[in-house]
Amino acid sequence: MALASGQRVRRAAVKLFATRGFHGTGIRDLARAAKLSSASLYHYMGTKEDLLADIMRDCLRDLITAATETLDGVQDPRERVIRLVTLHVRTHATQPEETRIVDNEIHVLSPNAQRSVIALRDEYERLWTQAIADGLAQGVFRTTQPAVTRIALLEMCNGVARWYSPRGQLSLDELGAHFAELALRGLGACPHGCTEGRSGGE
Amino acid sequence: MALASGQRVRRAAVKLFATRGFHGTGIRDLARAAKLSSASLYHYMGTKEDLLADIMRDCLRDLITAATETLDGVQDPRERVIRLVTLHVRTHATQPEETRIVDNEIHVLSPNAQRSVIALRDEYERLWTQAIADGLAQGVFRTTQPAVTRIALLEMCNGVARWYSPRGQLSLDELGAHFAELALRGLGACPHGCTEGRSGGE
Amino acid sequence: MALASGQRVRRAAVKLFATRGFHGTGIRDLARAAKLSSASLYHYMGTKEDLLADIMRDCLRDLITAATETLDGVQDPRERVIRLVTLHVRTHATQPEETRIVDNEIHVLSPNAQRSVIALRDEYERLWTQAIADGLAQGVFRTTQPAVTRIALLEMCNGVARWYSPRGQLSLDELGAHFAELALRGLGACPHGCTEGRSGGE
Amino acid sequence: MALASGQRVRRAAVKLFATRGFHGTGIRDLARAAKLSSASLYHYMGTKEDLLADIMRDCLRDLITAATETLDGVQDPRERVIRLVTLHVRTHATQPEETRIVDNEIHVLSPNAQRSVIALRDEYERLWTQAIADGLAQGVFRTTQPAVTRIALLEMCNGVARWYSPRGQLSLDELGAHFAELALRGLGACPHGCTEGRSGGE
DNA sequence: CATGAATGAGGCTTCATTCAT
DNA sequence: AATGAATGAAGCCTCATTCAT
Repeated sequence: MALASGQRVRRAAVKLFATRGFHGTGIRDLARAAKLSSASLYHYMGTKEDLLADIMRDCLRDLITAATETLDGVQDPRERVIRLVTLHVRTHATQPEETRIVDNEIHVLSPNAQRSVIALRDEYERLWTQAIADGLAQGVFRTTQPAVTRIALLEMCNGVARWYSPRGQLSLDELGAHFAELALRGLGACPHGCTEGRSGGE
Repeated sequence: MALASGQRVRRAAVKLFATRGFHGTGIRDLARAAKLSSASLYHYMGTKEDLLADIMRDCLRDLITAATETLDGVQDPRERVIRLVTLHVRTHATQPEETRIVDNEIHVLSPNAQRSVIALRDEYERLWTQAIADGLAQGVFRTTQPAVTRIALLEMCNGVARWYSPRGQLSLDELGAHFAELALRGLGACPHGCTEGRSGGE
Repeated sequence: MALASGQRVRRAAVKLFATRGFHGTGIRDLARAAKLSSASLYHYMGTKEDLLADIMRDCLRDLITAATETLDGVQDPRERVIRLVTLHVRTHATQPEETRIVDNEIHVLSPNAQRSVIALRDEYERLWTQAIADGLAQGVFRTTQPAVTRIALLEMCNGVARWYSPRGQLSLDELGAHFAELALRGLGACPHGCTEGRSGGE
Repeated sequence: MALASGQRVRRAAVKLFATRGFHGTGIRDLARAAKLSSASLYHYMGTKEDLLADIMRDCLRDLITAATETLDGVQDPRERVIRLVTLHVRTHATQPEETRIVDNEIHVLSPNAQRSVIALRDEYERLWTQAIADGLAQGVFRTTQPAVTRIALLEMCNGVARWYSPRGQLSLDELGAHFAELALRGLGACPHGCTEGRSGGE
């Protein structure tokens, strides 16, 4: 069965918003890509901005759900950072369009929509903040600038959506592992259990 | 003395392109911000796209010039990375608008303009590539993914333009130092001179 | 029992055409007010214009019927004018929406529909013309401009639909009586039987 | 010299808004009538609604100015009513388009614009209210419903804009005189100086 | 009886740009 | 150096209507 029209609109929007930007994407471009008349678009969306905000919120909600699941029951802060980075990088590598939209187009939203998106983003980043804080409290991480480091690492990982290609030499697993290592290094955590002899290691 | 009109156009464009994006900035917005009529803008620019490309190229040329100067005569790869990161971060912190334009709006340029900008960007990044390659060759850096690491670090540093505020707690020097340390860690170079006994350290 | 859908469409159209005008009322507005989908509207009407014309014609036909009834057997021109004015005013006061539509939206009809509505309006106004002519012929009215006076009085009475509120101080009977008096005065007929002793009067 | 573009826009708007209504007039219709592209219209107006509101306000301001002038120094309430009616009728006869717009399209304005127009209309109608009140106080008029009568007379006079033709049999002076007489009759003022012997007549 | 899907045409407004002055 | 006037194209969105289900 052919893809439903509503799905086609969403796909087209994701692709175009990601490649040309929100303001660079016209309603006619969307219609053409979705194989609908521009009038018909409006059966499947509110305004163009609503469509954008929906894409962003869905993407962030999925990310939060996946992060919550992957962290479930994991105590060690290093492992939590590893899992967060791995998920984050994997998501940005496999869904570069959605994530680029979230990362680049927040500022075009009107205040209300922006608030709702930022709330989700903050909810997600709190998982990072908490893992880092725990690691510092446990002496597993060493950095004098946890906040700056967190945001630096996030930006680094976000960048994946801008350059990673599945046709490159790096597999998704290798990519995730490498970034996890970069993150741990940045946080001052020796990957080989540098806290042995302290509280018993992991 | 009042700022010359041409300067006002440039300043307005930098601010608006950075905050609203190229497609989100209208010629009327530019005119209003430059305190000119929209017709008068065209005494100081070619097309809107020309204005964008000029901003990008100037920014990149300045960066290349500054990088070349700061690297002049410096042999040690660690020091070169430190200086590159410091300059890069400082530039992104003090000129966040110009750098964000370079980082975000390349895709709106027409092929020709895009080529000229990308050529400059590549020229600049070669300085990073070379420093890292030298460090690896000298055994000063340890990473299995130099290319990925380079781009990851660049993205991390680019991010500074998106969040750094001079009104925050971090001074420009502290910011640069912290990022330099993150970079060295990411490249596997112990900050305290891990190659002591080799070539004498820094 | 719930109001039938067809009735709801008619009521919605009357209300919306009267308050927003024909061109100011969208098919979606009608659908929403009638609690139907816009497609379903078309089970109960022809085009939007047909709906408008039907409302107008029904309103005028009702008015003609009522006027004919109330004039039945009445000979005295003053009494006929009184009854016409009273009915006209009462109709405009109790059905301000329908009458405003008739008075304001004739010009949006296409030529054919317009003709049919104007024919009914003319048929109705002939009752006024005739009463006034008879009054003049009998010396009961005195005016040098019967045609102008007729139309002036009609406009005056039409206005009732624009301002009368049942929540005001004036009852419907008082309203009718006052306008009847205004009409008789305008026609030069003393309300208290000024022609007694002439041709017998009433 | 050809009519300036701005003037042409105004004229076109007056004609079209009056004959087709605001919602029945498209921006393209305006452009065609003004011999401009639809984009060029926007050099001479704000929004379409601004154009409408400007027309209304100008019309009402002119009317207020003229009414104030014509009443200047006139004490007798009958004479004031005569002058108000004459001016009102003459204005509606000679500028039927502007006045019809004022009378018919107020409801399409957004709340703010509507307020400003209604304020002017009220300012004008106060002149009527005052004249009638003075006449009642002086015993020159006799009516139990001054407010209703005022609005009835106004509606009657407004109607002139809907039907009067300069090509008809009635001159402007005759028209004004006839309506003035209708108004005085409606207010219960004998035209021949019914208050002789009271305060010395007019 | 009712509607979701669909659309060509058009709604109002702004776009970037040019040119005569 | 500066701008008012002008515009074709395009911006986002809604219009009234049809039709298969």
